[in-house]
Amino acid sequence: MELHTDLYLGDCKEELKKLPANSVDLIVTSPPYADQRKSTYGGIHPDEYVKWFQPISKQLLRVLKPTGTFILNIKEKVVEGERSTYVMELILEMRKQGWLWTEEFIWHKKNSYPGKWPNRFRDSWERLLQFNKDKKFIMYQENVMVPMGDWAKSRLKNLSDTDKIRDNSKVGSGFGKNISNWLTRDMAYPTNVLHLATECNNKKHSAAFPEELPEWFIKLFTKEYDTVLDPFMGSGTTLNVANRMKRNSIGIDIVPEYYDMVSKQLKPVELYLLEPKPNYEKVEHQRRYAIR
Amino acid sequence: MELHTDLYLGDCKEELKKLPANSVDLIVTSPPYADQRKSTYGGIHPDEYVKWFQPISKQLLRVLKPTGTFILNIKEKVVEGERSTYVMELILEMRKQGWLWTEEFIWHKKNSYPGKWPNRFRDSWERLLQFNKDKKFIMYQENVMVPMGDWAKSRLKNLSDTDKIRDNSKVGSGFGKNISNWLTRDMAYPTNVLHLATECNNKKHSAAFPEELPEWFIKLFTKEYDTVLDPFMGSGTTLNVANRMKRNSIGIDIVPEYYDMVSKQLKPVELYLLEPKPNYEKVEHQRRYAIR
DNA sequence: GTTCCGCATGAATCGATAG
DNA sequence: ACTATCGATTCATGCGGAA
Repeated sequence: MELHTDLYLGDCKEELKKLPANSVDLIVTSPPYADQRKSTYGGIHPDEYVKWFQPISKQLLRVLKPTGTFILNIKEKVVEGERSTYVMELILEMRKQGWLWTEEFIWHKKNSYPGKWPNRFRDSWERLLQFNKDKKFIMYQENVMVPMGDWAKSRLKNLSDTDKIRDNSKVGSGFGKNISNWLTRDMAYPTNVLHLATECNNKKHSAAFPEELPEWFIKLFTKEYDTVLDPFMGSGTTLNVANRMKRNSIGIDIVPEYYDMVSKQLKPVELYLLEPKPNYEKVEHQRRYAIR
Repeated sequence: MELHTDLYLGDCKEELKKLPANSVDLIVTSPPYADQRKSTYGGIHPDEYVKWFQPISKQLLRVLKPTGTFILNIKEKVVEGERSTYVMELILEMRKQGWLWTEEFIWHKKNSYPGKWPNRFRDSWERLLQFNKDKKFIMYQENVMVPMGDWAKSRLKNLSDTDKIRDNSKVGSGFGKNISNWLTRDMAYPTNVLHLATECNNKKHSAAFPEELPEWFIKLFTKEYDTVLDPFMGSGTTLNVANRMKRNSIGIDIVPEYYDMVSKQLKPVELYLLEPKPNYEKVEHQRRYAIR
């Protein structure tokens, strides 16, 4: 099978109309956040944010499959000492459109922006809002299981003294069995909090979010050769990850520089995929390097 | 000085009217969450939640000092596959009342309840909504500083090699301050995510939140002999912590069993405080044990 | 080749200063 | 008065050069 990557240059409100209905398995995106400075290029004023996003979310609702999922990464800023309410108003508006607000994941940022203010701490989390068209959506939970590492450690630490002594007396037999039990059960289902660091090191493409983030949701909500859409692709983090994970992808951006950048990044991959494949491991290996 | 603890038995909507205006420095509470099962005792239906809470938040706005803070611990439940929207509607309604929604802290629960659902992961976070009457509220940030991460450790290690020598050569010239500056750098300001475990060790009362939680906010927003209010005191976690930290406290609950329980818990403390105090350390020591 | 250290860099926010 | 710009604050991260 062949992987498709379709890029569109333009306002996603319009470009999305070119896509067929019920054709996308997963939408992962991080739109520009509201900005009180009107002069900023592309900045949307908080008061106008819902009105601006409403026609876009309407198109997203149209193109998403009934079994698909929409993940929206967003966070309200502080305006005059108060948190803006446009995100809440957006959720209420999208429900009126027919979206189901099924879950709110939290992205707990390990390295948040520094700063000190008299009445506020550093903001180290963002919302990952999950929307669906239908209560019956597809979810591959077992694909995002995490090592039990920390959980098991704390459990072992919490064992009472008597338990530990008892275990020590069973050296060679019982304790060994216990250990093996822990080892076989080394994977656990995650929670709705993602504890990741931001990627702020690279020179050119300062990605809005780290690759782990779209990767996690792509694993959770799609299988190979499903279709992933990012209507605000920016530097193309979501698309790169989708390609690497063998998912078809669609990207839209209104900024020509981003469009060109992502086009160049993806070209080597696509060309390579059309060539005959010598063997699986080699392909996997080279693809990773081709994208990055 | 003497510590006061005032308990009220009754509906907080009415009991709060007995308190004078602008008299409370901090409100920390965890009201009953909305519950779709009408039969549950005390459960409020999601659709009626805002209407139910509105007169209470109006009274809280009245009793809070202009420099005070209101911390509301709440989380929407899942109803028919969707997250309820009553928390968002509550925030919007409280802003109409005159509250400022200044911040949303996240309580990231280290050990969330186990469980598995076909289309949902374990919910391991709750909202800690901060409301204020005025943009100028009191905050003692330095009281909640946390140890720095690994970066600081390596940094301090560097200092011991070169900068320490330099500082030592300047002893007596007033540059010794540098050393103390670096030593204070052991601690960093926290973020707006609180990563705490739930308390699962308690025998009788399943406290709504762990003691660390009210403790953190009491440290952050009050000084000794300030007044802390919990209009839904339940088993009295907030009041116990406030007492231990030498804050005056006010507790309200509609359930007689809770009222009695907290009365008994607090009695030994209050009696002791009325006795003559032999010396400071002893008082401190015995108070801690009297409460727990 | 490891390990260690220096450095730049973030979806930030406030208060002061300038137009 | 009201708005726009700017500097100060601050910490986790990973790269690249050095020991």
